[in-house]
Amino acid sequence: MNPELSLTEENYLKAIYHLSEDSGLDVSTNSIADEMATKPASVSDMLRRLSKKGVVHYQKYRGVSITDSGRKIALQVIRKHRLWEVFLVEKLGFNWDEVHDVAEQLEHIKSSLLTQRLDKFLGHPTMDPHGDPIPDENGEIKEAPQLPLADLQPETQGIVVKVPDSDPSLLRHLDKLNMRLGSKIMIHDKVEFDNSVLIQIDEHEKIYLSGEIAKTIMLAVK
Amino acid sequence: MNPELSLTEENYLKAIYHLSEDSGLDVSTNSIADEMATKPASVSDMLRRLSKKGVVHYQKYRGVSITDSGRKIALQVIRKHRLWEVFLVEKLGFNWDEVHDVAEQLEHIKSSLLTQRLDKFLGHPTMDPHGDPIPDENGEIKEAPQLPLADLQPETQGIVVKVPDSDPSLLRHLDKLNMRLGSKIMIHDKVEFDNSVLIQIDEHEKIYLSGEIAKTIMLAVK
DNA sequence: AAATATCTTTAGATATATCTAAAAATATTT
DNA sequence: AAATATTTTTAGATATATCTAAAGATATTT
Repeated sequence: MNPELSLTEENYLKAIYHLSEDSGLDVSTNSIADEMATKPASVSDMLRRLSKKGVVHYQKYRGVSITDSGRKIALQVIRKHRLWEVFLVEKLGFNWDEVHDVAEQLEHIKSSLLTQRLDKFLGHPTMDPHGDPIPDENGEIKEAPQLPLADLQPETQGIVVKVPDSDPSLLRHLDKLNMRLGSKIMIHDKVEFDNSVLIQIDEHEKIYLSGEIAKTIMLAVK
Repeated sequence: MNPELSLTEENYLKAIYHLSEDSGLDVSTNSIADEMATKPASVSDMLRRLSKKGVVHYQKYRGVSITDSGRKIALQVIRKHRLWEVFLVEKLGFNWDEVHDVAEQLEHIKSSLLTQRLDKFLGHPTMDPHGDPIPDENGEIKEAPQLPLADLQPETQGIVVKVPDSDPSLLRHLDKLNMRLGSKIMIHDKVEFDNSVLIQIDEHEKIYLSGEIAKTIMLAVK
């Protein structure tokens, strides 16, 4: 069976998971200390403990990697975090940038029944309000396909996961339209003549967006 | 402003609140130790701390009472506990005997926005699934007049508004008898010998209920 | 009011989770 | 490969939250 982890241990494990996902390499003590806003000495202590519990593979001075058992636990925590984010945004009307701190607390609630029921209540979502995938009960992640807004068919929807970061004037324009990372976009119509699209951004008014811009906006779909 | 309390401190404060509500007197170290399933020595330590934070009034060897500031905090925790219970039962389809442990965790989530939004989402409920009143944002409680089933006279009737929320085996038993919040109870007879009562629950068969259980069931009487 | 019983506190331990400062190991530069 | 820099660990402190055992205070009984 998986070991019981304290809240702190869960947070360390999550940090190690994210860092090794990003780099693909063993994770250093210092990088964990940065991520956790703590000191390397504290990290060393914790790594010995996590290693004893079998959730990480740790060699002194050589860095740390996550074990299968550890990955499973980390993914369960991430699953709960993202399910709660969906709940906060979809059901309680939070903005997507207000949910993180609350979800950081809710993700540690221990009740597999709760997670199961919450998942069902939310309609088994596969994506959180930032477009990140929600691992299933077994820790499987199905990465949502990302497409340019321009390629989506009418009556489908997606979440903005990438906008070109090179053009300040475009960013200002998008901001004025209330389109930002995490915005939920519903495509209502495509205009053949100029490839512009009729879209609704979150709960705002429908607007037309030029095909030129629509080509640069990446959406995570389903 | 109210002091920040740790999860443990919140739980002690809640226990002290409940104990002093029940007895009306100053609360003893031993009774808190029982309630918290810990040792009196630990309670003494905690009382000094809570006192220093101004949430209880404490005199060595003389027991403890809750201050206005402490009561406010306790009532906020109780408010959150009961709102979450409503959520679990009404929205996630939990049985009312499955919610206590999860609500014990959820009640400590710190976000006044969350509490506000949850309250609104649930339609501003005034009672939890066990019939206990939900304090409002200001800690006001509106209590309905209640009597133990055991105290009612034969040929009178009432509505179940409260059952103890701490004993899952009792809750399961009552559920099997079809007795739940809102059930209409008619008292047909009282047996002097053992204080058991002959009752009819809604439109079900008449049954005998032990005096022990009858003492714990609170009814709203016309 | 003395003896006894009960309740409460204090003192001293243990375990967690952190820190700083110093030591040790590893990596980089010259 | 020696010197230097960086990273990591260890050792020793501090604060919380608990415990047991012993001492002290209060309450009850005779």
